[in-house]
Amino acid sequence: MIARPTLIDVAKAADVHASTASRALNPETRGVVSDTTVARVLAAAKELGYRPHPLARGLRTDTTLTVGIVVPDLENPLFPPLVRGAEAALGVEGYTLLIGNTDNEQEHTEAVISTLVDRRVDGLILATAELGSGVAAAVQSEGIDVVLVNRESTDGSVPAIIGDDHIGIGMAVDHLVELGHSAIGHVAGPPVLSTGLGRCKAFKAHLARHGLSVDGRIEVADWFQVAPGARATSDLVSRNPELTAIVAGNDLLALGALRALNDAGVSVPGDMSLTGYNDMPFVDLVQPPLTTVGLPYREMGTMAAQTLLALMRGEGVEPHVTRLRPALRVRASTESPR
Amino acid sequence: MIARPTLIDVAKAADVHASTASRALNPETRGVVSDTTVARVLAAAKELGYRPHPLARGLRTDTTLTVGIVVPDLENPLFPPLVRGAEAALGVEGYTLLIGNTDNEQEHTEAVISTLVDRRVDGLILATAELGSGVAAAVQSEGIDVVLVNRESTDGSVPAIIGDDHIGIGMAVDHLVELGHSAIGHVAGPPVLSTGLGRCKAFKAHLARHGLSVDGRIEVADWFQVAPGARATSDLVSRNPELTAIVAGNDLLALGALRALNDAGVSVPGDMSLTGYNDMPFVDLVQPPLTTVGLPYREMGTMAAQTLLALMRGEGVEPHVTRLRPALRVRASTESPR
DNA sequence: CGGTTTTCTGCAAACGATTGCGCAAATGGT
DNA sequence: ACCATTTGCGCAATCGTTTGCAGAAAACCG
Repeated sequence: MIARPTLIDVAKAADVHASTASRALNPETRGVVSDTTVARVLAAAKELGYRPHPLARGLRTDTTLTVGIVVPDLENPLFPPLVRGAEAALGVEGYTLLIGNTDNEQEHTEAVISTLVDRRVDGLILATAELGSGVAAAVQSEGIDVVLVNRESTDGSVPAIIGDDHIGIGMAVDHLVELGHSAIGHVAGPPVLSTGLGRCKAFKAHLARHGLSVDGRIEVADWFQVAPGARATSDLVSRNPELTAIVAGNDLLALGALRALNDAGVSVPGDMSLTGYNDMPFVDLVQPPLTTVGLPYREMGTMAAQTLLALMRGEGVEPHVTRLRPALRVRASTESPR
Repeated sequence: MIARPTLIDVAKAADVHASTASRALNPETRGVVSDTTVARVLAAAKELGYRPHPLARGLRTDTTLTVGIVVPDLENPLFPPLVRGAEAALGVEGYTLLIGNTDNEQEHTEAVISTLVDRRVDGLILATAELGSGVAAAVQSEGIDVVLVNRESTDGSVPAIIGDDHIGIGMAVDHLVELGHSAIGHVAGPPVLSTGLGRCKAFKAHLARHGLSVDGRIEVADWFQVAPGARATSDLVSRNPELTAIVAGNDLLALGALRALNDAGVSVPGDMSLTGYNDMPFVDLVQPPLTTVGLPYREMGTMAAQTLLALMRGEGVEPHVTRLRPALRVRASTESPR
């Protein structure tokens, strides 16, 4: 455990003052130092294996070269790609990611965010679903830039990167209509989440566009999970035996639907077509492989990171809300009605 | 963006010197300050909303209260629970996690580790599969404690938390034998990974224990992925048509096997029983739900964190290698042979 | 060649905390 | 009442950088 060389060691080795060494090492200020001393300092630094101490630098410059990312649940397969995308984009600029899980709890969310703020992250990426709207503003008032991902702020004051659910649901609906379906139901996610509510609204709008009825054909699941999806599906089909297709609010709900339909002896896609949403990993491996709508989560992460980088550089960001285009993934859980 | 209060602000408000305020705020040194001043300082700190500056403190004390965790691929569903477990355990002690992805590349791994070391993490959790063995030693020589997880060091010099694959594979084999199988094959993971090799060895040992033959009944997949698993399974069954059961080296390989068997018109579990390994999320949702062996990944994460905390506190850690007991999850992909 | 500008480098003060040391006051013992 | 001890607190140095300021040396200009 030998001590690391400090800037002063480098300066001594190059026979200059620490301040000169600092300037020579920093590309920004290198211009004011003569070429020969720059070379000497660089050589000395290399020779000694000098690495600047991030804490000392941060203390002086009030930057940490870290950004925090807050996700509701890292075990939800949506978020790892998002985190990785962000990590990759930030890494090339020298930033490192601090992660925080909120377990979908409001209280925990605020605790996590304040830890990150206390650690003086330079920026914050929030992927949490529910949030007192004041939190983002509070963070910004500390001088920390914020970007939302997979969620938009109610007043649009915070830049956000989100998937375009209206288009995405439209893709699923159009696909089913093209196959010839007209009695289409919807297993909706919880309306307290913007994704749950937004997709449900989109479903209604698109059915209306096709002149199809939604009366009583929407059943809300309490949570984006398999079991609530199964429960909601049972209710939905027992109430609407005429249905030939179901659009689920996300893949987990679709998997629940699949289970419920199997249990009820309804074959998919023979008796009932089914679409999911998100294109979660491995939904291509269930039987039948699920037709779903894929969102570019990794790209959302990189875009959030890039937006944040722009903000931190002090550049203005336009437009505030970026909607990424989803893609329909047609697999085997949908076919024309009998 | 109002400036945060510093220790000096608190000291002034409490009408004491900064050093006194520091001692009053730190539970360790609080004893040397009189009770009345402690109360005054605490009140002032609360009043002003004082939060210590982590960089300033870190610079002085040479600690960052951060721990790095290096994983090969956060999108692999094994790792998020591990990360979360570690995060939860570290969080209660005030530590924050820095994450690093290596993309399974040796070069990238070293780069990631050195960024974390440069950032002066207090400890490091390594979940990377392949690693020049010198790396851990190099990190330790910088005064940074290291714990391995899901991997053990060749010389056992670094504490490690791993699943007990010998027992786990034994559980799968015993289960199949109890069902009446005797012609059992193995789709093995890549032998360059300790998990691939170890499980294959365990498979041989357990078959031998039951007096069963393994001749030609092992096929190696190039990588722990679905496609290689399918390829290896095709080869395996075409070479050994007598097989009635297959033990796959992990769940992804099992899913590949499932696909290959489906394509070949072999029904699971009717014609062929199949076990996976890891109990990945959602493998209970494929058709048929996969019988597999579950490892407590989240607990591995928390144990790694606790071990690391002990190391950082300067406590000795015994034993060096902790093997966690897996659990068999019997689902529908296994049944007695016809 | 004198004076002005430019170029380079060093000095020292930050950034915000922690901590060894020493001094005063308070306490205790006889 | 006097000395020894303890207690409580302030002083100042320190961690490793960055950066405004100033001064010396060099370059330039007419």
